[in-house]
Amino acid sequence: MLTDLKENFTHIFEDELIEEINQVGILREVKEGEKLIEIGDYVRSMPLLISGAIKILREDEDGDELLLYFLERGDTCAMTLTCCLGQTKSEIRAIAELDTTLIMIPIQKMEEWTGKYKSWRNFVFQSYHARLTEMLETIDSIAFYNMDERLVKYLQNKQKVTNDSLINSTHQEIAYELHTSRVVVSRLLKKLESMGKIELYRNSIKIISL
Amino acid sequence: MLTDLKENFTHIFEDELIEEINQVGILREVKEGEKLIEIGDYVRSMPLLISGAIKILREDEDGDELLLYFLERGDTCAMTLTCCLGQTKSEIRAIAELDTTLIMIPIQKMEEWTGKYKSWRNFVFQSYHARLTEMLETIDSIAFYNMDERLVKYLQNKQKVTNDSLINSTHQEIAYELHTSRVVVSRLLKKLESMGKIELYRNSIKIISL
DNA sequence: ATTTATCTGTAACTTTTGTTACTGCCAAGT
DNA sequence: ACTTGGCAGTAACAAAAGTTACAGATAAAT
Repeated sequence: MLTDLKENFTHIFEDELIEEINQVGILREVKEGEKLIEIGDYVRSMPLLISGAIKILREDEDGDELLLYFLERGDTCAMTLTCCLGQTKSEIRAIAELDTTLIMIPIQKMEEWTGKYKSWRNFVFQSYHARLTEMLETIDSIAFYNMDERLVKYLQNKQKVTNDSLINSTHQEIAYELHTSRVVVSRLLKKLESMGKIELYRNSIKIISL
Repeated sequence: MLTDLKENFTHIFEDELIEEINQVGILREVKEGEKLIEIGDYVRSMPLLISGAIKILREDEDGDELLLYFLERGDTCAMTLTCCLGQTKSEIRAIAELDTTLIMIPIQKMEEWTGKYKSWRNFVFQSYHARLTEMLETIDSIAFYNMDERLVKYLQNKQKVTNDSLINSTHQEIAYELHTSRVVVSRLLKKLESMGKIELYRNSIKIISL
């Protein structure tokens, strides 16, 4: 774990903090598709992402989903931060988008380190900022763009996160994450294909140029 | 100013911190409609809201607006926090919704206090949490609800913030903040009126029961 | 009092998105 | 080989939201 830590966080945290994380952190590996947090869960530890990616989803009372953003290497979950401190329930669902490695930090340490280490404070604030920014982008997408543009953004984002121009999703899955219907997704994907921007296969989409 | 401070923050901050705020904070009064922050501005101080309300708006490249949330008594601007620390530009616009009083804190103090005062840290984290939660509610509204429901939420919210069941807005102004067109707002308001939930006047709307 | 600008109401229409229904297709499992 | 279930394509339609246009009402300005 120490190696992972140093590789990913040595430029961010001072040695002493790295050592502390190494002491108390618990390494956790999750498989693609595995659920990390469910809406309503109490959160007891804070994840540092070493590798892989986690998707963060919001849900309404009917069970309809919406993809908010992805967490990647070096990220932490801002929601978790405040849930820990405020003892509130999770507002979101977190699912591994890829096989993912994380270090779990007990929440008591969070408070302690925030007083003790400037680098930790900066990290926490930067995380908040990054997440707020991503939330704003999500809001921009749903408020200012039509579904065709949102779909393109979605595909681009997915390609970036998975680092793979072949996206292994069904139209139905995409529809869930964009909170629309399968028929709409199929329709718009077909249009993108006819423009030569993607190629459609069963269970997967190849991105040519978006 | 000390009186204001004690009235609003004495349960949150320890005496020593109240004293420090009193030393370095600058009292500022803004009139309804006055702009506090524009998108792209660099932010050099952090506001503590004593009274009144501030609306936070997002804008797309075409200049279309969207109301994100209101800041009220006891709140601070989470965006500002990270903008200060990260030296980044503002992503949002802030306009006084009512006549408002705030205390402006120089950003250097922020970093200092975060290390020094636990109560300050908690306040900052709680602010982040509150703002993230409000952003989630905004996302819920635009992603999961139709315009008629969003309009009702908007009116309810406005009533709560201004503490007045008479809303002094034109249909056009509401349309801007919900990012839709005036005709749509007029249409839906008329429907609400015919249901007996509101009464429509020129430049104002009276809320009966929503 | 008359003009002017702004606000609201409404009709008619277009576009976008969502829904229903049915088809053929492919792949896994028997 | 054949059945079965999930996936994708498409048409036809419905609903929601956005657009254009215009008329009447009201308030402000001259």
